[in-house]
Amino acid sequence: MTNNEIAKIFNETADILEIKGENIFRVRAYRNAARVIDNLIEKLSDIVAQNPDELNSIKSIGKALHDKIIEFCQTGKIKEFDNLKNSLPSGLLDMLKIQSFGPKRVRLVYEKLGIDNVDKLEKAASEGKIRVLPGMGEKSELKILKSIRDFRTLQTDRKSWAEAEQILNDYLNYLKKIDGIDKIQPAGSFRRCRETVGDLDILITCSGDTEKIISHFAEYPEVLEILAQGETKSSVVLKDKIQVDLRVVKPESFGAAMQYFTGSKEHNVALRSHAKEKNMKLSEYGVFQKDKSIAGENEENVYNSLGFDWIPPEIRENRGEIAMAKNHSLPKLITLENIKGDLHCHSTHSDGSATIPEMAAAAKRLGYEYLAITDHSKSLTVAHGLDERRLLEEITEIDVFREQNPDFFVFKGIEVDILADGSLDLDDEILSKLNFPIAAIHSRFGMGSAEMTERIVRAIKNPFIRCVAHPTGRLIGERVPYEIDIAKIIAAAKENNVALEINASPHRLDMNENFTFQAREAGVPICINTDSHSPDGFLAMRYGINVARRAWCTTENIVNAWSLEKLKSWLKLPREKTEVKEKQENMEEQIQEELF
DNA sequence: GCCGTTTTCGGCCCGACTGTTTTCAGTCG
Ligand SMILES: Nc1nc2c(ncn2[C@H]2C[C@H](O)[C@@H](COP(=O)(O)OP(=O)(O)OP(=O)(O)O)O2)c(=O)[nH]1
Ligand SMILES: [Mg+2]
Ligand SMILES: [Mg+2]
Ligand SMILES: [Zn+2]
Repeated sequence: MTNNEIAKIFNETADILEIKGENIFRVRAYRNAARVIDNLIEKLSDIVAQNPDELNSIKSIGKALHDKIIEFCQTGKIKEFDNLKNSLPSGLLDMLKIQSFGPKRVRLVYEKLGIDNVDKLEKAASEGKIRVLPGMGEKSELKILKSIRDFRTLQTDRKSWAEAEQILNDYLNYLKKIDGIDKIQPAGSFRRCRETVGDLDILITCSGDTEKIISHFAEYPEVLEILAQGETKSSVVLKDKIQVDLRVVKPESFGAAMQYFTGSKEHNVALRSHAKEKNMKLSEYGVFQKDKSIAGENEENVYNSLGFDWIPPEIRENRGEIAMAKNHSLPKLITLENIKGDLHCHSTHSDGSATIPEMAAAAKRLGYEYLAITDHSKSLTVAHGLDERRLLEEITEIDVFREQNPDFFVFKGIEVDILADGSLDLDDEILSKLNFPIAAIHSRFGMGSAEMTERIVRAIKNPFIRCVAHPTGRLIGERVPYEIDIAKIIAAAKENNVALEINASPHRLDMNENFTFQAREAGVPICINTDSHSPDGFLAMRYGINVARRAWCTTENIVNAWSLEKLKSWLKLPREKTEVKEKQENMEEQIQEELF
């Protein structure tokens, strides 16, 4: 039983209670708890089994939900939830997904007309049977029919941040063509750099006529449908099947509007509550103290006027950042400019398209000081993985390169395959001749969690491995992460002083933000690597930076933000080993000598 | 249902758009 199962139950409970007309704050409590549980990395079932008291320290979980979690972990179900679910037709929950059709209307048509699924609602609306209900009319029926068509044709997954960026930039370029715009900025989950975005949110400031700007927004040729169009905001759906929300405010409200429109919603609610406690009011128009505006134009001033440091958008998730902003203890988040090298890339020796000198030159152009060449190992035949002989050739080539390029350091690496039993594709003798071997799984993804975890932990314990690449193996939209015990992987990495990778390739982003958050909290060193197979691949670094920032990482946490000197001394640290300790001791002298 | 250096009870963010209404409820951001 996973956390996500419990979160889903709480979300569904909230939906059912809301349809039943329950107190909205009780409904919200379920949704808050669901969200907190979804963000939790430790498994609730483990907590319940090992240390149930720990449940009490989880925010938004009180006595009632605490008991429900225990019940679910012990019996596999929650009686009250089952009863609730049986008390309503399940089709009502589908109806909630229809735009502009919420819990009140679901209840209305169910009670008055016996409508309990989307098909029946569509039929009733097309037969003019909805207009007789209080608050409903002819236009409502048309809107329902349109929304149901959208529900059937436009339902899509959230888009990746990288894909959304393309769509956004095209739209921004179009919008900028009109006169009268003061500032134009992306907001919402895109500005917070979430891995995926549900829609795009754009803020515009203008001192004059907002109507012209909003019409221009709605007349974009890529617009499929206009959902709403008023004097300060509009929403459209694009042919790409993504919604775009526009908000327009006066320049003096730019900062407050950015704060509002960037969110997250939970962050906003918490921040506004703090304002209220101080007898102030925060809205998208500004910070107000007895109806007088005391901040608004500048976002930093908005935070400062409420007694908080400015908070980077990436961490505005109400995960404790507001308290830290109050006592000036926010982390100084890693930036792209802090990155000094890339510790996972490929050359023509395996499946890369560029030579080692070409890759190094590209890294140098980015201002990097070092690079690790980590080609594939022999068992990955499709990628022309290196056997011992070819790896020795590569090592020799790097030696020559080093002599010719004293101002740039190339680490001798390998992305060695972790075989099914956790042993490595190359033996220790050849690994000892390298200075940045990383390990990764490229085969047998289907094994169970316990076995897979043991497999990776065994690789971590190898004394020559410095990093585990793409630790969960997911390919976004293609392959789900393999089952592993994340807590155990983190503990092993910490104990053995092995780094875990944020693979920055937009198809991977692995570790993801929650895994990274937990790894950072445990003090595990983290690499942000692009896994480049060509010089252009290095440009993906910024996607990995997004993940790291959202996980609260600073330069201290990120191995490839360290200076070459610091990185080298970290690599020389003695490592506690169990399985292979004796072997390591024998080879210790050799390692120290040959490391660089 | 959760939560507490002003509280263990009484709050819980604030505002825009739509369609219906004659002053506002519902939905959404
Ligand atoms: N104060 C307040 N702000 C909200 C509320 N709902 C949304 N917002 C703000 C914060 C959001 O980040 C922003 C944009 O709303 P969205 O629904 O697009 O959410 P967001 O972009 O965060 O996530 P998404 O990826 O689109 O699902 O509007 C709310 O109920 N109250
Ligand atoms: Mg959004
Ligand atoms: Mg939005
Ligand atoms: Zn690779």
